[in-house]
Amino acid sequence: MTTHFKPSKALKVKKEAGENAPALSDDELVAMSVRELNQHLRGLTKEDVVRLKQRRRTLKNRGYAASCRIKRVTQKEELERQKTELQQEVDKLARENASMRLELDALRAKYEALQCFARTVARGPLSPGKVAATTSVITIVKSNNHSPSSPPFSTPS
Amino acid sequence: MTTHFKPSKALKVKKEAGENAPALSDDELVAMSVRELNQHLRGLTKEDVVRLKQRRRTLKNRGYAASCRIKRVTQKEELERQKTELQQEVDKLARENASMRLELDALRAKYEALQCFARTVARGPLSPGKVAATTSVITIVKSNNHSPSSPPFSTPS
DNA sequence: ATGATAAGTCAGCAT
DNA sequence: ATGCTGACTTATCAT
Repeated sequence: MTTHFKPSKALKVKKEAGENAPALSDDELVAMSVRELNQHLRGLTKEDVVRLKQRRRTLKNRGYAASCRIKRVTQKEELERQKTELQQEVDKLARENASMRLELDALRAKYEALQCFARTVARGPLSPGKVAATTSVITIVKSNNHSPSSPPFSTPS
Repeated sequence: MTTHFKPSKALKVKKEAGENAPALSDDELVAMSVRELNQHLRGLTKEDVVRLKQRRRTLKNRGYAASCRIKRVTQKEELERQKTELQQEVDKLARENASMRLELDALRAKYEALQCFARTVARGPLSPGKVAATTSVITIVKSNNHSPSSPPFSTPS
């Protein structure tokens, strides 16, 4: 045993009650290793030993309880974060979905129109009167010339 | 001999049978209205009155704590439920998205094919070969009878 | 007064 | 022994 008495500034204050309990602070006690603790336990009553150990256990428990609460809060926040994330993904997919649906509808219409035109051309290119029996066709031609019978599709080559 | 000031017994139904308390159970005491309580308070020491009221308050608090815990787990479950729900929606939208993308690609291909076909037909029979290369066409067809996935004239595949 | 909740204590479980 | 967590108590705040 070393004569290492932990010469702190508290030397002037002595335990006049006959007990030489070194007045361990909570922080010290809870951070102490078992080996350190045993050193502080020397020369103490069995009762005091038990009491000190119990105090240490209680302090430890206090910390465990705090960790437990922090963990609970953290997990809850994590859940909410994931929820927000998923909601954003839902929104994004829904937007993509809607725009694709529009595109699909537009392309379908274009396709139908082209199909109609192809029919008329294939069937009889010289009979424009029977183009639309039950179909109404609106054709917007955007070009720089004005040919009266220009085919309604481009040839981008 | 450790004197038990604190008769705390967790995890068990506390039965703090008093000495002169005339068999007032916890359940009774906690469910009692203030008026009923005052009746039971007649003929009791001031100390006993305070003690009984304090016991009631403690019992109430026990219930509040329980509600608090239940609420906590309920909210957590609710969060997880919503999370699952959102995840399912994401999956559903993603599937719709993928299938629509396929459909779009297929239709684009069909459109391209039909366009090729239409060009040959239009160019062949009339065949002035004078389709303007600078003309762009937008065709909008409004029709109410179009068979779903009707094959184009000659589905080139 | 009643209700809710954070912090602390204890019991009991698991490692 | 250590760490975690449910239940309980207490202190504190809000209504």
